[in-house]
Amino acid sequence: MRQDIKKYKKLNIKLTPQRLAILAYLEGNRTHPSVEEIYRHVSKRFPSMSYATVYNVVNTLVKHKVVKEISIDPGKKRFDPDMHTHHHLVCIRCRKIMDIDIDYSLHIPEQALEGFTLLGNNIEFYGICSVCRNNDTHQI
Amino acid sequence: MRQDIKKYKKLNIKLTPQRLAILAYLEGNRTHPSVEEIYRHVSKRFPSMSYATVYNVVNTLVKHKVVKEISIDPGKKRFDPDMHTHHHLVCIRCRKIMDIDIDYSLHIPEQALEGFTLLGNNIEFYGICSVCRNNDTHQI
DNA sequence: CTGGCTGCAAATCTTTTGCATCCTG
DNA sequence: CAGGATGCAAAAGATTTGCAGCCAG
Repeated sequence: MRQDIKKYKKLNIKLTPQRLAILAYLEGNRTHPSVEEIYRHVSKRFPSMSYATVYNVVNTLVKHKVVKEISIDPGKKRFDPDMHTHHHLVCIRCRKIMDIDIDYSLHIPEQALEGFTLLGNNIEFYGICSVCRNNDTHQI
Repeated sequence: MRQDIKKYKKLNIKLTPQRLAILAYLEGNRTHPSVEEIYRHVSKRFPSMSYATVYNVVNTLVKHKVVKEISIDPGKKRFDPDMHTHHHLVCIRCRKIMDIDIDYSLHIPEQALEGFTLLGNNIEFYGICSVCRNNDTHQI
């Protein structure tokens, strides 16, 4: 834990055991977990953890730019600890989300921007993963 | 109304007054309204309209591919009657959504797809719109 | 020791569901 | 006139809030 503490010291937020547990779960996590998934995992080793704390912590982490909030799953937020530029490939059947680590530099013509200052882009690729395609052979 | 009825006949769904009112509101609408916005607008001329009906109708329209559900606003679905390929430019301050009518053909290398069948992509550009940038001159 | 954080419960918001009634086709 | 659609209320799911007590700095 000492290492985590050192790593997150620069955030200038109190490093409570709950926060460290959530940070440890998110560290390197590529599953794009929802609040429910974070709660389910972390509360195993931390039974007193409450949903409100998970919400508080992830909102704090989003504010401090330690994790990104992603709006891929309709009606539910997911979180991604990978802050470097990347995109997502989503299976329209099982909603599994994979990372695509390619940097596409997409241009928008000045006149289409209508005064907008463009800061970046998120690309959501969608398709059908191999597992779902194989379960599908009966109806294409 | 006769014209709308003719136009939507091919959907083979019952064209109730509620459905026609919602379809009329969505027709050509570029504001990417949420259910609440649809309800607020349509219930003015249709006071008996209930939220459940708006949900029923938009879900039916999504199933029949008359409108697209978009997950840009975290925790809330928005709907877009423009079914042709296009992308969105979102203001991170006021959440206004503009359409970008450009077709980007983005390639993913075979080995990154891991067996995925790629069907398409949605690009969310983000930035700051001119209105919000001007309100901002005091801080940056 | 103090302000920020946790945990609990209640409140709020979004969406879905059950069911009696209605009305389009 | 039958089956699907509406309207209402209740339920379910996601998130926020208020507040007393706790604990990291």
